[in-house]
Order: sequence, then C-alpha cells, then structure tokens
Amino acid sequence: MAASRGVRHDSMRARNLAVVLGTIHRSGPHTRAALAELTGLTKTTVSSLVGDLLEAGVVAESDAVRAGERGRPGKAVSLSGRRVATLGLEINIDYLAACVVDLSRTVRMRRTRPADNRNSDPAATLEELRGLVKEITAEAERTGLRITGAALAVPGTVEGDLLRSAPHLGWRDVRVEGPTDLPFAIDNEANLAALGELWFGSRAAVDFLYVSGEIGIGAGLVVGGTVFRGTLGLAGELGHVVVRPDGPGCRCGGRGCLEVYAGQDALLGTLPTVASLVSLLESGDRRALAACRRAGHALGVALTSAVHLLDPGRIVLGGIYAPLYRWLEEPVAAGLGDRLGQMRGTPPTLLVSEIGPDAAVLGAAGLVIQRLIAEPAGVLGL
Amino acid sequence: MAASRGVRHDSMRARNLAVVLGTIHRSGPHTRAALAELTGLTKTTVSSLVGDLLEAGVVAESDAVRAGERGRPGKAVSLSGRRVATLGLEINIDYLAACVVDLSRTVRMRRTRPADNRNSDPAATLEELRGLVKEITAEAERTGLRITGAALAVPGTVEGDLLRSAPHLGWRDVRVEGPTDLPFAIDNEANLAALGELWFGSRAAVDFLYVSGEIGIGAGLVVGGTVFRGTLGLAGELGHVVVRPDGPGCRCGGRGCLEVYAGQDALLGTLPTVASLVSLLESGDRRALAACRRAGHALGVALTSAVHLLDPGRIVLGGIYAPLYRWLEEPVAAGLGDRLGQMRGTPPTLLVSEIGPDAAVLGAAGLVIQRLIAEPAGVLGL
DNA sequence: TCTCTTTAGTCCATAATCTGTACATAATCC
DNA sequence: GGATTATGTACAGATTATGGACTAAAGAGA
Repeated sequence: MAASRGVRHDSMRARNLAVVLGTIHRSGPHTRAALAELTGLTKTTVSSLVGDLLEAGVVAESDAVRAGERGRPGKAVSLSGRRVATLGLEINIDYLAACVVDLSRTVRMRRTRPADNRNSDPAATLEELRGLVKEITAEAERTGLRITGAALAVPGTVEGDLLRSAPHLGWRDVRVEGPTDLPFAIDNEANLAALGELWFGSRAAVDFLYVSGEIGIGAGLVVGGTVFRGTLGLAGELGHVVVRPDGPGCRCGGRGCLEVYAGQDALLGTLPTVASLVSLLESGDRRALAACRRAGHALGVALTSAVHLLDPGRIVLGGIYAPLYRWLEEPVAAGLGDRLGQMRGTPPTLLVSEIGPDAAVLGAAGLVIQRLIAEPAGVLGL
Repeated sequence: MAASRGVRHDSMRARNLAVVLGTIHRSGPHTRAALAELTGLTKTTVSSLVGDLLEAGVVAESDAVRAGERGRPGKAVSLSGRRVATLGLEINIDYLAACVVDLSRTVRMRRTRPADNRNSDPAATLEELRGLVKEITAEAERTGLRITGAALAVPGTVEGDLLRSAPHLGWRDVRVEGPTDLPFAIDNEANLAALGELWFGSRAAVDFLYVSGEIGIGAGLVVGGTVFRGTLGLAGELGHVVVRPDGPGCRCGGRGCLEVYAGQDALLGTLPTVASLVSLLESGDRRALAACRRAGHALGVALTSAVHLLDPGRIVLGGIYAPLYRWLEEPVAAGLGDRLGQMRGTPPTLLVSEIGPDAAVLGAAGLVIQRLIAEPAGVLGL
C-alpha cells in the first residue's frame, strides 16, 4: 500500500540521495555521468547529490578511471567504509556476539562472549549485551567509525520490537529496548541470517529461502533483496511445517513438525556436537547416515510445502545443515524434485551457505546497512 | 529494493496525486483540509492536486459537510465512479466472465458466457474472450465510462504474462496478450479472488490468506493490501502442500498433497455438484459428513504449514469451501488450534468468504483499480 | 607537438513544484 | 449582528531539478 505521506522538496532530495546511493550499492562503483544515465537524473543533479554523500563520508571517489576509449576519464564513486559502520548483535543459546561492519561490507570488528543463556534471565542477559555493545562501540569510535544503528538477532519469534517467544532461551514476551540510543531493530535469527547470506554470501542473489538449521529450524525468505516477514513478522517458521500429521508430538503442541525429524536434537541423538556427527558420517557410520537421510527426507517434504507456498528463487541450507550438506543434499534434492514434479519448470536450486555460524550477526549489521542505503538522508541527517 | 529512477519535479507531483487519491481510497471521503492533515501536505497543495483529480473525473465533491462544530463546512472529496472504470475478466473451466467496476467499487456490468474450456484450444478461447471484451467495453463506453485497463483471472500458474500451466484447461506455456490495447495483466485465479475479497468483501482487512477451493486449491496471500506473489509469481499453491508424505499420488507428481484430500473431486466423489453435496450434508448423510470432516482435517494440516510459513492475519475460505463452511469450520479450526499450539498468541481467525463465485473477476477489476490509485498520473495522463 | 574530438564534471539562469502567510468564505455561538 | 472558527484560495518565496554553456582531461590524428 502506498505510503501515505506527501512528497515535499526535501523528501524529493532525500529520495534522490537514496536512489544514487542505492544504485552505487546495487550495480557497483560508477562515475557521476554513469550514475546520471542509470538514475535518469541530470549530471548536474547527480554531482550535487554525490557531493552531499561525499561530505557525509558514505561514498568516496577513486582515482581517475578509464570509462570509454577517448574523452576525459571519470572518477568512480563507490561506497566508502571509512567513516560509517553499523552494529550487528546476536543473542544465542551459548554465546553473545557483536560485530561492526562498515558500509563497504568489511567486517571491522567481531566479539563473541560465551554465555549460557538457556533459561536465562532476560534482564541480566540484555545487561550483559549492553556491556558488550558499549565496549565494541567505544572501540569503533576510537578508530573513527560512526555507528549509525544496531540490530539484534534472537533465536525466537519477533513481533515489532517484542520478542514473542524464544523457547530455547526460555523467554516469552520480552520487550527489548535498544542497548544504546542508536536506531535499533530486533529480528528473528533466521531472517537475519538470510540477510547475512544476501550481504555476505558468495552466491549473490536477491531471491532465495535461507534455511537455518539450529536447535529449532527457521527460514528467512528474501524476495527482491527484502526479507518477507508476513503480517506480524512471524513468517518463515519452517520448523513447524507439518511433515506427518500423526507424527511424534512436538514441543510446539503440534505433531510431526519438521523440527521433530530434522532439528538438531533429532539429528544428533545422543551425540554431543555436530562435529562428532560429521566425523561419524565421514567414517561411514550406518546409524548416522540413516539419521541424516531421515532428516533430509523430512526436509525435502517440508521444503516442498514451502516452495509451493513461498515460491523462492533458490534454497540455501545454513546453520548445522551447512556442515552436513554433503549428506543432506541428495535426499533433500530428490524429495524436492520428485514432489514438485510438473508444477514448475524446474525446482529451485539447492545451495549450501558458505558464511557459517556468523550469518545472523553479520545479517543484523547488513539490515542496518540496508536501511542506511534506503534512507541515507534520515539516518545521516543530510 | 528501492526503485532505481530518480525523482523529478513531475514525478513528485505524480506521487502526490497518488498519495492524495490513495488517502481518499484508504480512509474514505475527506475535506481538503483533512487531506492536508493526513498527507502532511499544505492545504494549498492539496487543493491544487484535488483540482487535477476532479478534472480527471476520478474524484467528486460532495455537498458541504459538517466537519467540526463551528467554522466553515468543507466539501468532502470522494472517489467518483462517474467517468472511470476498469475491466475484470475470467477464464474458467465452464465459463468466461467479464465485469466492469467503477472507481467507487460499484459493479456496473457483468457478463457470463457458458463455455466448455476443458482441454480447449487457447487461441479459440482467447478469441471468444476478445469478443466478450469488445461487447462489454463498447457498452461501457456508451454509458460514458472510460475503461483504464483490464486484468484476467485464470485457473493456473502465471509468470509475468505467461500462463505457465492451467491443468484443468489443458493449457501449458501460453503467452496471453491483452484482448484490447488497454493496459493488461493476467494472474492466478486465487490471487485475484483474494483481491476480490479485499476490495469487495464485507470483512474489510488488509492482511489475510484467501483459500480458493475449486477443482484445484489455490491461495492468495494479502499483506498490507498487496498480494504476495513470491519470486516468479507462483506463491500460494496451497493445493500441493504436503499433508501426508506417503499419501495417494497427486496429478502434480507428488504424494499426499492437500488437493488429494480436499479438492473438489475428493469432496464430491461421485456426486455431480457442490449443491448436491450440500443437500446431503443438510440431510445428515454420514458419508458426506465424513468426507467433509476428512477434507477439513487435511485443510487444517495444510493451513497449519501455511500459517507457519506465511503468517497471515486471517484466513478466508472461499470457492466451494464457502457453501461447505458450516461443515468445514469445526475440523479446520480445531486442526489449526491444536497444531499451532503455543507458537503464536492466537491462531488467525477463520472466516468464510461472502462474495461467492464472482470473487476472481471482481478481484481482477480491483487489481486494475488498485494500480490506477497507485499511479493515477501515469494511467490517466495527468 | 599541436589540434581535434570526445567524454566528465561544473556553473548558472530557468522551470517546476511545494510552502507559508494572508485573505476571502461560510458556518456556529452568544 | 459581531466574534469565533474552520475551509479553501492567492501570491510571493523557497527548494530542487533541468538544460545548455563552459571548463577539464584524455586519446587520435596530422
């Protein structure tokens, strides 16, 4: 639905700043002339806008660049990581994490603090997080970085700034305030991991479903570079898609949810870690292989439903599914291929995430960068 | 992702025309002063914009209206159905339909032409449709209506303007051109029926999942007043969500899809029509009741998956499920309630569609109105 | 080496659009 | 009937983009 506020002169300029910055972000460094061509604005206007962006330190001019064969070479304008950065945060079951990412997508800092957050006290954990944030922002500012905002990934469902339910933390209906006075957002771990894949993954694509295998199983759908959140922000709960309506009971109250078959607990059984499962798999352990196959089948079934409902461009398996991908790929792909049948041209490509367990923190920082690029004037006060 | 074109003076005005028109559409008739308040524009600007809209005939001034207690009364500006209307079209298995709906959502004309389109020749059917369109647009123009565009609902999957697959028509990969030189769109029957519910349903809401029970089962998700289409436009294929991974084979190639349990063929069995099933149900026929209960259970399972993945605000049952709602409500709601369990505060409300079998044609016209309101300057040449 | 051509980027007068204040209008209140 | 209050319009002023002229910087060709 169209935004309801009218456009005034200042918002026109704000919008054009966003258009220029977004174009640089989307299609790489360009000279002012090329930007004028791409945006449909005149060279004059682009020059003026780029001037503001340079002053704000969000873009930088490179040395002269050969554009065509002849003529004056232009100076390419690219995103600059010099001055502006954002803060990604994560509360997970056994650690707190924070990272500072600059506008050029370089990870400038990273901190992980082990912590046992199972059934923890929200206030205490958030206080701990606040400490981590203070520490890392102070250090970032010492190196001359301006942090423009923060986002927090949590293993649970989020509505607005309300953490509805994080079963593995034992949290319910926790209102999370920003740990600083920076602009702040909180979102589901899977949604933000999907953004991590979008911003830092190697197979850059703007349409995919990121599947986050953890103790719970979540998914984040990215369509056209934006996370689809549903009505309340609760979309993507892949872990409770029904695989077998009369299957074993799930902690959610339902039966035969995907999580029962392919959650971390189901996969590991009595094994202590994913690494131990991997080594068993590598040694050809039959029970481990069977467990993986079972999980893969269930995942194939749930993903079939997900593909029919969400129509993702690709599917990226992440979290604990990444190290297990060698053993999951075949059953999952087979399940998808068999079941999707003639309904679509080809089933979505299945890929493995390559950014590892940092996906969510990085994605949190990416979310803030995304907002900065979408609305530079508001964020930077231009 | 942000649009990539810069904003110029004329697009600022175009945008503001859309803002004013959209505000009138969304929150009803208002005086210029109220519109200024709502949009954040000044009274002067709103007056000027409303002037253009009046001239284009898309809005009309009412008689003076008491706004507050004292002061000069304002004249409310409301959408006008006088001059501008849109065309909704539908190709279905046993009929062609067309309707003309004006900007004030009044259905001005409606035509249905029985036709046996099962395994029909696309070219012939489209030619037939073209005839219907010529007839109805000629008549509309005779009454002084200007048709600004048309949209076509088809029982199948649509990518762009390509009809990928309409199994019940026997069509595959048909490129559908507009039946006139008007702006034209084609979309899935379920998506457009959802828009029909949005535009013409009595329980106005901007977030819901419309479930279209026909021979196939589709669903259209509306979030914030917009249909969610997924990456290729294939989202919402509820009929092939997996209910039982080892269930009976489905024509799609999968097994245990919802359609196998709750599609029209499964519900009717050997009965000829939905009406005959209803009368059996009313007379308490045990086999009919059992069939409905089975279908309701399956629907509850599939909708559970859909709720987890899509997070709809409400669920509206339409198509053949509307007349069967009395018998479906309990098993569906029970299935949803039991399975969704503690994952969300309350499960989405279950409702029955009240606009009947016209949902898709009406929604097609609604889609065109939606576009007109979103971009009046482009469509009307202001 | 000098000039021509070509492209990049800036300058400045002009145009489009919105803002803000002042004002005419129209109703109620007392 | 005058005071009050709110609607809608007029007009000067502000903001921003445009477009053509101009400067800058490089290669091509003589």
